[in-house]
Amino acid sequence: MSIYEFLGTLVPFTNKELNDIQSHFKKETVSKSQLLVNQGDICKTLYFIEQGMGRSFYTNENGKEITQWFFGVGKFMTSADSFFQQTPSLYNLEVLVDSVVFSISKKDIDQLFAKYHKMEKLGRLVTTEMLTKIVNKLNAIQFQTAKERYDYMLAEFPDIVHQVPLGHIASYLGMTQETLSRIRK
Amino acid sequence: MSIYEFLGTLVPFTNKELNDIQSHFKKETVSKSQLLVNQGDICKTLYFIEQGMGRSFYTNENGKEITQWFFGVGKFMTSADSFFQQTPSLYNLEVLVDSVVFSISKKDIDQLFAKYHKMEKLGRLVTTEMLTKIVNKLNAIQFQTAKERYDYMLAEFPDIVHQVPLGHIASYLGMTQETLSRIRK
DNA sequence: GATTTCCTTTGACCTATGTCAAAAAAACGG
DNA sequence: CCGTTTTTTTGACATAGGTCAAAGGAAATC
Repeated sequence: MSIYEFLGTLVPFTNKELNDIQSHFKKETVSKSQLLVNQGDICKTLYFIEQGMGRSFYTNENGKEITQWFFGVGKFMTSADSFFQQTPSLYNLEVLVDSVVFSISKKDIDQLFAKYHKMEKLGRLVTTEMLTKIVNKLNAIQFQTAKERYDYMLAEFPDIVHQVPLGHIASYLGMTQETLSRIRK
Repeated sequence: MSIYEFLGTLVPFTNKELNDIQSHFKKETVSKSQLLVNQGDICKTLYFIEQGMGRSFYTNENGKEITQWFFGVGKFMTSADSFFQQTPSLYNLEVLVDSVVFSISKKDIDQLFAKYHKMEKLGRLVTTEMLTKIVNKLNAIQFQTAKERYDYMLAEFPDIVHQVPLGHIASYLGMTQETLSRIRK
């Protein structure tokens, strides 16, 4: 799904508006394992995934990588609070397979928010959707057994779950790789 | 903090705009233990807490109440996805002490979003802030010990933590009341 | 296609936290 | 105040899931 198509599905932009908005996004090809943002840096770019997938993760005190979120096709990928508040990111952003993304700077998207009321609305809707999804994950993590959490994962990220290393999924679900391996049997 | 003051802190509304916006909010006094929304109902109203505090919670299969969030002074209280998507709420909204709130209907706030670009922006900013806070909770729940989770609670809700029953906090933090009681010693 | 590196599974054992039950303390209502 | 209800603490025991270690598989690299 291209950014052009995506924008139109949420808010009824005119073609002229769409063309203007789209012109601020830059198409980029990024290869597997590339980091788009490093933990500690201020996230200056928002990415829209046209093809591929990514994750956000951080490295904890014991040097273990903890996956925080997965980003699939047709989603915006960023370290949300770092990007919107311009504070150091708690997470790395990593591309998990060779991908095609559209990128836009904080400055440009703020200009678009200011220029188009509809764009501001789109921002609000996208943020609301993200909020809902995080609440879902929270409920899964907080009150469900390891088995149920894996079921949540299958429902939320059906296309991603079989394409990434087990360890990434395990840490995303707040359990060890060994436990997840046992559950899957 | 009144809704009037609050609105001005995030976005530079003119006095005329503020008066118009404020006129759509209705001041209400609600008493302790009152439910503003029932699990399963569609949440039609957004509340701003001027005085007091509340929580969202649900009753699980075993009849146990699980607190999902606390709402303090100067915050919007609602079942976010129920309100914004007009779907049945997973949660009850309960006022924990006698409180003063400002309420606004979905219809009215949507009109304000449509009428004022700045209001739409405010909606986006408030949603983004909520998103950030939920991510913080998620990190606490997912990867911290019971002790650390209580520390997170003290940091995030310093004014609430000593005013509500232990059981509410325990379920919010994803642990049992007994565990929390032992931690506090 | 052999070698190295990465990923997944398995086993044995351990620990933080849950469960159940009951006592103690605090808050509430008449 | 006194009795009732609600909330908190404490104890004994159970268990889901963690930790550590090692062996298989798979897949990338030369």
